[in-house]
Amino acid sequence: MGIKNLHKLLRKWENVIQERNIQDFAGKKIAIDISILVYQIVIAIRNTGTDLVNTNGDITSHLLGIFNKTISMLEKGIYPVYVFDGKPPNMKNSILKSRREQRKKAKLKMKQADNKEDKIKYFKRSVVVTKKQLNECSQLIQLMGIPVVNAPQEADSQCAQLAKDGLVYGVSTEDMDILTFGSPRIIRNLSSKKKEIIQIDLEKILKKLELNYLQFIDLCILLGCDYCTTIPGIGMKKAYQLIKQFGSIETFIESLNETDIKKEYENLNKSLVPENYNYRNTSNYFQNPIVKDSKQINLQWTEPDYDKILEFMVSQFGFNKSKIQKGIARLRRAYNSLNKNNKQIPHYIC
DNA sequence: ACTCTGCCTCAAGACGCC
DNA sequence: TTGAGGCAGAGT
DNA sequence: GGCGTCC
Repeated sequence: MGIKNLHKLLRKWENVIQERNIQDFAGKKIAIDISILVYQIVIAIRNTGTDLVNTNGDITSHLLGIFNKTISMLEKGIYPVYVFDGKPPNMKNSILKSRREQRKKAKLKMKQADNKEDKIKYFKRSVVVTKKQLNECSQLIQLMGIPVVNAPQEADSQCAQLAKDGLVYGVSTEDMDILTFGSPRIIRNLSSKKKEIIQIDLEKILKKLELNYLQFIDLCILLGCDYCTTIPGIGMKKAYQLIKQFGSIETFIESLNETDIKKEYENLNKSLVPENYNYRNTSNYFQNPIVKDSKQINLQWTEPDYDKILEFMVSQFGFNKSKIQKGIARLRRAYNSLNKNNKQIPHYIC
């Protein structure tokens, strides 16, 4: 997922990838693609080989994770906005299909596995986050007073739009294609304890690599993204080299008809452009994904409904009452201190 | 030598008790 | 599921 | 600090 090797490529330039502290994001609004987050949480909990379940046998790992994570972000002064996926675009069909097949395979392997490690491995690999689980997360998040945005299509592109329009400061995701969608800023490893928090600004990329935004999109397409096949023989180095030399994929492909260029690249790689290489559609999609208009979005952080959270987590999902109460106490404190700071700092700072 | 590719591995969340 | 990192192999 | 538990 994301853009293949983009991170690796960017490491070659100084100061494009910036290291950050968590305090740098205090008071900032950050968009978060929730499905990735939920996947991470559920998979992490599968370490032990089982999901957390309530007495009905329903999985509850996702709720615990979102609950804790949201509290810890508020404690750090961050205003999260959770963005949910809608219908996947047609362009993603082929990749989704292959993922389904992989999961199927993993499930089969899990059943066949005769040792514990293998069982856990394939158990993790066969994770599916259901619509129902995501709805439950949405309910909990709203009870916690955190705004939710339901994207018409991909959460990714919606997050990027929020950032582009200044409704949030940046997007917290591991998925580099947020930048290809035009988000001015990506934040990786936010809320990771082991890995350094990293911020990458689109502006910096364009400046250092000396590309315009459309050329950057073309570079990402050449590197490899979710929506388009790649040209065999073209990796990190050549992708950048070609965009610098020809300015665009379009011009590069056209130039292949000119005999001298053809010769030059034939001995570099005999591979030619694949059939149905839909780089044009892909570029268009990165430029104009289907997203909700920011004018229709009003992000508000309100006081959590503490009683309903307790009822939701404990009565409905069987969580330990005193633990949830402890969490709620933290939540209350975090909300109050955010609110206090808010009166001193103008709220429009994102 | 350079670069791309494929295949392998690993870790992933948060809390608390010892 | 994802990424990252390492390493071997192949093509140029 | 590492490891088991969380449901």
